[in-house]
Amino acid sequence: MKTFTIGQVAREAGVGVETVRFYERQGLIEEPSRRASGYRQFDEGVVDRLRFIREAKELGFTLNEIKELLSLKVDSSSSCADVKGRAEAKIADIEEKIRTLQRMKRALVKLTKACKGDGPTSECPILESLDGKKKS
Amino acid sequence: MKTFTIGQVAREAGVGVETVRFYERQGLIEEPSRRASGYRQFDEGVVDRLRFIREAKELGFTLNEIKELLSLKVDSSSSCADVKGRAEAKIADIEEKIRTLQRMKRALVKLTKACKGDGPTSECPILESLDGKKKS
DNA sequence: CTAAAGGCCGTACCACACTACGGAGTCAAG
DNA sequence: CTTGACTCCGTAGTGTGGTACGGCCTTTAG
Repeated sequence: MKTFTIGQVAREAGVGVETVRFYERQGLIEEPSRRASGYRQFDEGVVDRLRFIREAKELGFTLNEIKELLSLKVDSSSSCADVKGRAEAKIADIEEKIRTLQRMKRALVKLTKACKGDGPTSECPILESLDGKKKS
Repeated sequence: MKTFTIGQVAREAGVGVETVRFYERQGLIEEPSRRASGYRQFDEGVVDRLRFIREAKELGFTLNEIKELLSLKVDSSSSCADVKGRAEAKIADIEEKIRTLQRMKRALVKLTKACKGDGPTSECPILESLDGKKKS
């Protein structure tokens, strides 16, 4: 089975080599096997995992939250019901994030809709709506 | 028109007093007017703006990105078309975030669907799907 | 009038998530 | 067999986004 060096997985996943080492220390990826020389040998799955971590981070999950998300996959010391419950909590978190993003998007869309695209900003009808507006 | 002290806006928006001062230094909120005593007087809009900042942060926008988002609202030195273009770019960013969250959610839902909710994790059919899977 | 609560400021400190460095060993192309 | 890119490790430093502190002044409720 094909294996990868740390540099290869890092490049594939779009993160730095030092970041991979860091995630290993933090327990976000499992400790890889080593060659006789001490070089890490990763298998393919690590690339997917690193990508997942990167994406989740961009969505505002902390590394600890990501660890929890990932633990849903591998934790074999707890009951299925427990895992299911935690997964459902994560789903609720995610749905909340989606709703908030959709609100932000609606505000921005409304803003561009109202904007004819010419003239100076001072005449642009954009200038309301962005910050929240409790009622809308 | 009613005004608010720093403590009041902070409480309303769900952030700390020091955070409000920090955002002021960073230019995320405008410098408020002052009473004779030097106390800040905020008007209502600041509460909405602080809430917007908090939410955007939870979604993984950096303070700089949030500043850009907010600048769409007040920048009067550029053309309406320019503002519109920037707003559209932000919408695309947001849509990408939503898509990624929906992928994560689908993976988690699939995971809970497959899970009957009893038995040990080792028999739980959950154990695939979370990290990415290029094809799916 | 007097406390207690709140506000002022500058500065220092904190956690998180990297990122860089240096000195040494390893690997692979030519 | 050399040479240049890559890897090893530990430790130190960085940027972001706050949070705390301390000494002093202001406001407000009783």
